[in-house]
Amino acid sequence: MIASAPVFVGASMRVSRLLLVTLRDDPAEAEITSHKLLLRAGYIRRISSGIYAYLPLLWRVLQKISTIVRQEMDATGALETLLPQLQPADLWQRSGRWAGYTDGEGIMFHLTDRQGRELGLGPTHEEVITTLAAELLRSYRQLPVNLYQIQTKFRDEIRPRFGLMRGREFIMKDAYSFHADEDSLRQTYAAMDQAYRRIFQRCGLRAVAVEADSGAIGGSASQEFMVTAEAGEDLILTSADGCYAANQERAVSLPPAAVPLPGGSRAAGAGEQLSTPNQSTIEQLCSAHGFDASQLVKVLLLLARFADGLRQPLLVSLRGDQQLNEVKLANAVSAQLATEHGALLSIDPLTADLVRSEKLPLDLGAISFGYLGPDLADAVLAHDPTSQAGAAGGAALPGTPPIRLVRSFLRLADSTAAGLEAFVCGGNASDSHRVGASWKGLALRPEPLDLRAAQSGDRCLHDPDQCLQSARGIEVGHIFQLGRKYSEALDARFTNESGVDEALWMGCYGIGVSRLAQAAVEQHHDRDGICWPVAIAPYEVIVVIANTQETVQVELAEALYGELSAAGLEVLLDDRAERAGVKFKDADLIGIPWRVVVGRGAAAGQVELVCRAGGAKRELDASAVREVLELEIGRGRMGDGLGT
RNA sequence: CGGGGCGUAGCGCAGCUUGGUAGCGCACCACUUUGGGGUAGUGGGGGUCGCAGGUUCAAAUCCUGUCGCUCCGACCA
Repeated sequence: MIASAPVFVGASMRVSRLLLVTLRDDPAEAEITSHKLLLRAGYIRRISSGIYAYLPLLWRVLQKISTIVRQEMDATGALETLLPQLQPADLWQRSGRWAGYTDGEGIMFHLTDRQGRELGLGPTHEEVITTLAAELLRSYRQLPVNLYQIQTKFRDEIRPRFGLMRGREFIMKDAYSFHADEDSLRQTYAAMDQAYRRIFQRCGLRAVAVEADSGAIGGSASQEFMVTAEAGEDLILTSADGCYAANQERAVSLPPAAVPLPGGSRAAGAGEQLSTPNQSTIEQLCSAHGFDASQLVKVLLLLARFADGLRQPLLVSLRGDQQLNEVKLANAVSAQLATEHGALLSIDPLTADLVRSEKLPLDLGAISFGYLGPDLADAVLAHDPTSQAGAAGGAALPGTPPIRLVRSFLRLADSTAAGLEAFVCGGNASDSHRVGASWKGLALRPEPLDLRAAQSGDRCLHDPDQCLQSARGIEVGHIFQLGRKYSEALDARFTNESGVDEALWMGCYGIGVSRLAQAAVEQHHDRDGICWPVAIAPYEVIVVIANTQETVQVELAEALYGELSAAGLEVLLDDRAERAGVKFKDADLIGIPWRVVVGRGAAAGQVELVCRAGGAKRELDASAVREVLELEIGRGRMGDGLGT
């Protein structure tokens, strides 16, 4: 481990001057515990949806997290910088992301200045940094370089949620590395992986690194860091031996073996008709005819929307006992069509509602939902209810490309379905299924793809004796190997050893600083309030005067306050003329790791020392307090557990 | 954007069905009381009932519109 200076924000404080406003009731706006506690304990106030004021206590927490992040980044040789938040549209137009980030459901806040120039408020900084890199990086001799900043990001989230967890304005550490070759990128990526593990460990968080989908940002390898907590928005799957961990979006596993269909294929693989009135679900079919779900092929009808206006109907086959992984599907569809038709905008079930809202020239009347087979004919897409004189497409909104509907299916099959010798599937007509169908008999040759969602309980690929376990996680960090996507788009090139110009290799590495603060609360609290890990607590110790009318107590507490502060500890002195109970409740709520109670024993020089996490108490002589706390807090500052 | 819920004092809520001069708890201020786990009492301050329009002698309450917030699905640190 790299030796780091202790995190110290400094400045001790009297609670009477702290602007501490705590609430007794849970505010109605909060849903999850960490959000309620941050509001009740006076750490944050909501200003607007997804926009929060960080009150003085939280600001100290954020500064401490930032300090840890900064120390660990600096230790890897990364350079801190600060990039503009206001970014010109043309930068984003050059990378091709302006339209996607501002139109429709775009996530970027944007505006026009008084000269009529368009600007965006940075949701991320790939464009700015890559432009800078293009200007500054000329030679392989300057590489590699890793630049980072800790700054407010702006994202017009579709649905802000859970306080700081998903805000529209939030603090993020983002780093971008530049390399002469892929190997150098891999080295920095690995260094970031290690730095991230140290950061979360030093913050006192239980975090797990998982394989991740690289999503819209693109690139090859990517890994997320998850703080495990019930309130997490992501599902992560891990093996008990710790060798495998992945976001469910990405996770792979061995599917359970299928139960062979008795009788195998029938009618030369065309299947025998079975009357199945009102049995349009897997459950109904299985219970009515004694099938196992793994003997069925279910077929999903979906529509993919592309940026160039293309609308591609999809017919996806899955084994009946499996669930679709939409991220894998989107990746598979993109891989086939995105180079030609631009970004994949969405994949939705192809329903009457969608036909109406998308104004598709399509009549779904010929399709028997609930009874689809993988061989559903393209002819069902032929009927155009709006066609007069061969009109080809629906009405386009001004400024968007005209909609072009493909009248044939893109047929995709998960390997579990494609691998079945004989199966039950829909008859492509109401109230009928086919038993003993085979791919050959249906005249289909599906390419086996991985489209299924791995589940808790599935066997692992790396060791079939291990099963996947699930947990919920909060994504606090994400590292990517971007490759050359942005450098090529923005023409960021350098001269290599052979004197030839080539595009820079890039990586990017994010940590949600404000999200991390709330994730810490989600992971470290009890019935009475927050239990901050020492390393990120706003103050390390709180000296409570049980009764401010007792001069002996006041004097001893003041003396301790001075001594502990002078010793370099961050101390709160609760000098309020409140009853002891009120001050204990507040101390528990705001979650200061150590509490020194100066009360009845003061006359004899005795005080009580209480550890917030766990509540362990001990009586000791006031003269011994400093030494004990220096030891305990010194350990806690380095991320050694919770300071217990 | 689709679908539910909610806007009344700083916070949590009642009042609305059945229109008639705006209430409760917490918090805040003063005094008294209490003084090791949100003490008790007395008195006090604070609200254009989200906003706009309409119905009515009269609207927090009924009608229309609008804005905001929040929860369930697609985005991501």
